[in-house]
Amino acid sequence: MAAETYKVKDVARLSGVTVRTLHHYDAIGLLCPTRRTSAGYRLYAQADLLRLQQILVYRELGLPLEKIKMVVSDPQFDARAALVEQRAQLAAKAEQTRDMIRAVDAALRALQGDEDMNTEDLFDGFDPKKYEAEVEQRWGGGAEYAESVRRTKSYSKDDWVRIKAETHDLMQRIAAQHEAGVPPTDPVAMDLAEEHRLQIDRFYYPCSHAMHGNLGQMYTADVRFRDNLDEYGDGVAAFLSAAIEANGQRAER
Amino acid sequence: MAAETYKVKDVARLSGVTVRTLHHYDAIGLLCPTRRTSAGYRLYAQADLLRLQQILVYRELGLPLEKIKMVVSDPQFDARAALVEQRAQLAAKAEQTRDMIRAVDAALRALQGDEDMNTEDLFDGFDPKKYEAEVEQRWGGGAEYAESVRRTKSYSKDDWVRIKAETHDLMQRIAAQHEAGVPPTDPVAMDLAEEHRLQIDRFYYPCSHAMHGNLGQMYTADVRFRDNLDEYGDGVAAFLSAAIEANGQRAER
DNA sequence: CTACGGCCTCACGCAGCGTGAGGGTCAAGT
DNA sequence: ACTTGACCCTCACGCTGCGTGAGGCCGTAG
Repeated sequence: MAAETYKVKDVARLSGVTVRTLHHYDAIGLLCPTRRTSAGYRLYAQADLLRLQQILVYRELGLPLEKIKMVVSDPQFDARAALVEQRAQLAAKAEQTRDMIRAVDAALRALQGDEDMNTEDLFDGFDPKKYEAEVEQRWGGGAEYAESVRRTKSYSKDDWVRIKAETHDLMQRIAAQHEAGVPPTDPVAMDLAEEHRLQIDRFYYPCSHAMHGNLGQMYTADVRFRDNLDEYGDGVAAFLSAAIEANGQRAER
Repeated sequence: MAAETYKVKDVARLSGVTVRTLHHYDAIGLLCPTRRTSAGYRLYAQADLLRLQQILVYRELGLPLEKIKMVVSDPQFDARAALVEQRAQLAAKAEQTRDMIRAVDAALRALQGDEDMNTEDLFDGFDPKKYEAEVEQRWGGGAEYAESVRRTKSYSKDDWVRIKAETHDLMQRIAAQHEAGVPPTDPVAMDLAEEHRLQIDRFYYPCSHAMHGNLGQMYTADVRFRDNLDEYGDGVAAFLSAAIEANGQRAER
């Protein structure tokens, strides 16, 4: 029963961690070898290996090293509580990741759902994530923003198809008025603008006239928005933008 | 239509990000305000806000800032490919997290599953994650280790119940021999040790005699292992350890 | 005696900001 | 004209868990 000792590389090979990791664990006081040679070489004993095993177990569970240190150093420490907490954190993380995956899927659907859109079309007016960003700007990322995110997140694939269809329908009616030469200040145009506002309000987030106005400005200011809307006809973006403004002014009186 | 500009705090309020974040985005060239006052104040234009929106959209999707920079800077950039890649990464991350949650659950079950175990019992001989750490040490964390992890991960709740029962049964038979005064070098004891080895081999990972010997050493060396086994009776840990060694030597001949 | 492999100690790097420290700027109030 | 305050600026370290050299000593085989 010799008191066997191991040098860093031995321990590394045996445990599967890197030498650097052992150095690190030593540096942060998580696993300090019981002895050192006169030359400063780390010498790990069996007990150290056992401690390392425990550490690795907890590391697999995703506990931060600081917590691991507490758990393995103090037998009195409530490991169960630590694990329960860890479980909760992991669950939260898992949910976050799921949400992000759904969001990416939505974005991808928006990208390639209709025919062959290309890069720029990510800023397609139908992609909800875009609107979320809008909402963020208008709302300052408060509680209302969270609500909006919740709302759009709850939409199913079918919901999106319906929303897309309704939006498309409205845009076509708007384009028709524009093509017919109706001025954006005409009540008919203003009504359509109002319908547009309410549509956003229903599908995406509470949309005041002020908010709607900002949106309208962007429709003409940014080439990506504009080009996208102008798919419905040249000048449709500007027409809608003007109608939105007129509608907003009408509402003020 | 004044060319409105915003100062950092305005943008922060509107977009929901912090001022620090805007500084950061400026520093890394992700979002540099179009203008600065003579005093060095950042002045953001509408176009900057739009760019910020896009950035935030992609950030929500979890893309690293560097990628976001490429996507929003270069309209030619393949956003779809970036998103597909991102989706894959997220999926991998999600799976990882799920695995960790399962592992934590397994550990918790081991902790409180049987009656009222306390802290130290995390090193209960039945918790698979413990053995994974063992395995890691023996195998140097190679391909075999990965296989073992895969194997234990595939066990269902029922599987664990069964495994636990079988293990418990064997331990009781071992304890019975010990109590009957049978020496660990007795063929009966050695046979039980061999059964013990094969059980590990079946349930957890390929367990050679050498590996088994190491395990046996730990059963007596570490108080947590020992106490756990000694639940079956005083000296059971030492008995099993000795039997394992004897069995190993018998196998060598 | 000289390689050559193994060990050591710094110390920067990464991702995305949080959080002060220390110090100008600007519009309002006295 | 001067002083608040509210904002703005630029460093620059901190956090997580090591990876990855750089530069240099130790130990053993040839």
